[in-house]
Amino acid sequence: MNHGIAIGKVSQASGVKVTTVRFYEQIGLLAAPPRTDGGRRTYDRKDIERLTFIRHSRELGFEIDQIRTLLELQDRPDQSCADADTIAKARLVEVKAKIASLTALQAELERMVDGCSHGRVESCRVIEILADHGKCKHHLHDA
Amino acid sequence: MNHGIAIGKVSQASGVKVTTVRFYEQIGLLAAPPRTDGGRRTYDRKDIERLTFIRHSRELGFEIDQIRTLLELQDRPDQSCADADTIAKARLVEVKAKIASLTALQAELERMVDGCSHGRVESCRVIEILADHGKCKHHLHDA
DNA sequence: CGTACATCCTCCAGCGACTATAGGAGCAAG
DNA sequence: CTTGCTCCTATAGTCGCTGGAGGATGTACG
Repeated sequence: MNHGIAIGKVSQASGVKVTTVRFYEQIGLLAAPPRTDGGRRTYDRKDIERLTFIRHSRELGFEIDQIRTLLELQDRPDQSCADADTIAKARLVEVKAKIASLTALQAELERMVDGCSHGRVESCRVIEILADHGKCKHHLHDA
Repeated sequence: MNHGIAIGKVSQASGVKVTTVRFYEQIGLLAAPPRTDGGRRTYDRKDIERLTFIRHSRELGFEIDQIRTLLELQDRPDQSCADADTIAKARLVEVKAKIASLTALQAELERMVDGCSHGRVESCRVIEILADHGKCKHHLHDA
């Protein structure tokens, strides 16, 4: 009887795919767990928590390196959380910028689509705007 | 006297990096231009236009394969622009979804940052929310 | 106990859209 | 003629996974 949790179970419980769990181990985001005699990885509840933390952080758009820092912070509860705050704030700034950029994008796409008279390419507003950036109202950054 | 435009010039004129211009040639997005005796690529005004079209399309978030289609359409002005319209509309739907997702994200990040009392990690709202997805108000999809 | 089947293992290649590096060769100005 | 910029090819790396091949292990059932 083995008390360890199999990789498939932690995957299900955490919402991180099996292959991705192994990938995280490979890049050192998750410690290599003990193995069964047959060589299978055996996890515990802590690992599920850690993976859930990672998945949620990824959903919030944090990069792996940032998550590495956040995980280190989580491991030292007595430390100041200034770093976590800084990382989250930086991400918030990014997200706001992205929303602004995408909103400009949306406006331009709508202009393109609305302007299209569904005729020939010759007079297509979509192609026209793509060809001539000068027809853009907004200056777009990376979207 | 050589009438061709050097890669550096088309790069500047179109806003596409030199390495990226060569990359586009490699993947067949841009035709291989004639060369000088010394083996250097020589472009013309049409190429600058094409690259500008590509860059603008990329800024609008279109994928390379979609741009391939859009470029083909541009080359045949007598055709219907229904395809261009479809591609642009699909992109618009994507952009709208992304904005919605990022807005939810923004709300959650703000909740994290606002809740942080700048004390120890132990009681840090940022770490707390990352660890426990149940504390999220919104269900986030890929952001 | 045998066997079928699910799950797991490692290794390696690929995705998209570039970007960067090494190690040269071309070319124009001073 | 030499300096220094631009250009060339070829290859490997980026990020965060994802997929497949080909085999081993674990388990449930008869």
